[in-house]
Amino acid sequence: MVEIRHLRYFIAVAQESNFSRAAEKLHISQPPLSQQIQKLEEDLGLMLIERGTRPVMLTEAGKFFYQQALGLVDQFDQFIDKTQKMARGEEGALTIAFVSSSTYELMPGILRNFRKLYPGVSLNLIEMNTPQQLESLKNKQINVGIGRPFPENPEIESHWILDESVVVAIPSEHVWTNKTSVSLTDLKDEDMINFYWSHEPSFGNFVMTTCRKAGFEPHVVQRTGELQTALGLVAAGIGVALLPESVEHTSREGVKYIPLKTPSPTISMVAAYRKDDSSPILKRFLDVVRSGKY
Amino acid sequence: MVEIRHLRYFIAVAQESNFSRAAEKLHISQPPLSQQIQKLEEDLGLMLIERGTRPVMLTEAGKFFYQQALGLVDQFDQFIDKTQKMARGEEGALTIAFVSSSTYELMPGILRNFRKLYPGVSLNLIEMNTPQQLESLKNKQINVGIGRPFPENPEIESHWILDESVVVAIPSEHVWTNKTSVSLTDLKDEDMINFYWSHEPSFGNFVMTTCRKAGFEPHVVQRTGELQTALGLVAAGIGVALLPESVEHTSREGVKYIPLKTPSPTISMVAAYRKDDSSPILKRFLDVVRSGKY
DNA sequence: TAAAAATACTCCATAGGTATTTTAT
DNA sequence: ATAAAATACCTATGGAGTATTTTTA
Repeated sequence: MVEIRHLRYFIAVAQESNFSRAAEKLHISQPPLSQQIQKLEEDLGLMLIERGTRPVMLTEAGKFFYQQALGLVDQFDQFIDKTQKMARGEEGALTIAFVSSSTYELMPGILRNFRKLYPGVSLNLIEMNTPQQLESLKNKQINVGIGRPFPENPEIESHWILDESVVVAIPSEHVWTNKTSVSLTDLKDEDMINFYWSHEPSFGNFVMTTCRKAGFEPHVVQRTGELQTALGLVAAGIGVALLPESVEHTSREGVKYIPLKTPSPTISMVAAYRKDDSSPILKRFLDVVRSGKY
Repeated sequence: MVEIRHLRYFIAVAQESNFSRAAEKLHISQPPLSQQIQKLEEDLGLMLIERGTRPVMLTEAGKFFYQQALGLVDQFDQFIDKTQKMARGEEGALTIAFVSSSTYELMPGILRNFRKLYPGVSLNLIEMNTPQQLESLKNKQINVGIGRPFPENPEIESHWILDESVVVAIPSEHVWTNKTSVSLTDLKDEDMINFYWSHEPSFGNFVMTTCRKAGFEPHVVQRTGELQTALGLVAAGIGVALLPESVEHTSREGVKYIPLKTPSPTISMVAAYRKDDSSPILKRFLDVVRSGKY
């Protein structure tokens, strides 16, 4: 049976036009090389090399065989290499969804680290809130979602990334405008802006439970789906909002951020993925997420 | 080292989802198959098959490997097959030149036989007189020429195909019109049409030497380069012409063919080719020419 | 005559076989 | 309990090595 080895040997002989030099190049001795070429010719049932001439010449069939064999061996090697790269997660594609609040520091940091380690992987990035991420994971439209914690789910696994503290966003003309910090209980008489559960269930819920734990029922005057809209409502003086501290990276006209007195409550960011997704690229991505400080 | 064998084995396992059945299909026993797959995985440094499940499942890398391996093995086998076909002359191309007088029976016969045996070979056919054929052979524009004999040439070999007798073409109103045959010597008082040596040296020469051997100098009133033109001149009553009998296949208004009394002189048809042309297709073509009766 | 390919033989690595155990339904 | 894969062990084909003998330029 003809094997890749025979093609490699023949290519070496064809390139060197000399069995001895070819054998050296292949790190074998000359006699076995002669034998393997003879075996190849026998298996094919035809002569590839013009015998009784020096230097070695190829027959017509030999020339054709050489041309084709070159390409085939190259394809073979690339195929092996690509399989290994794929398995190591160094090649392929990954579709990542992320919530807007991760765009300031977290996503850039993760992407920078991942790109450095795996430049061969092409990344598709889509902004999505957490419920949409869960849906898209189930539909296999994304491989991983960077978002807020969510209830236990049989199909979806999640991996903790970081805890961030919350800050209070107030209108610039608010009486607290010169305070360096406020405590949670100070919020009990304030008009508050919160989120639709359908859009930001985790954060919306966080605001409610945090206030209740502090001993009061928040006075929610307006709900919104988007973080940027919430900031707009604050700027308009509609009320104050509890927001993850990462929003501080957007300074907005008419809005001031005031930290909460320690110990500030925190809200997590997680990476969510399908339990049955065995893609090695996903594993490499989670490794990066796990190893980094964000 | 990964060999084609490993790919074949893996493909069988992937297709059967079962080592035992795959081994049977490969005509080996099950344990060596398990071992070869293990060796393959070890060489690649990755798992292709999900262990501890039945039926056997492929890993992500395994699925990729399977897809690619299928194509590669297929290419490999086709490549071997094509090399063998090429070497046997069953595939490739052949350029054939032929003189017009071969178009009635000889060429159709040869082509029919060759096409039947080697349907994979594409044939390029060009009509050419014998001197042009020799020139084109030297320029490697054609592989073989079907034409008349020519003087010894260091580069060109030729192979006898057939001898054909000659007939006399006369105008319909000629006094011989009711004769069933004429003898060569009857031509000594006739106006004769012959060929330019530049176009048909062999046949032109044949006419001259044949007449001289019969004991007279032919009275040539007109020369031409083409057989069809010669027939036109005969029809116009300019003279009579000695022509190869194959022209009888074209019946022409105003022309009658009268055979020569036996023993009729004959003129050969040959296949000419370059001595250094080692193309196996040419060899197969010459085999066909040699074996046929035309 | 000198360099290179082909033989002759020896060795051993490994593909493949048989018998058996382990494992997953 | 049963069928299938893995393991253990053996055999033998054949790939590769060394020594030597043809070749041909």
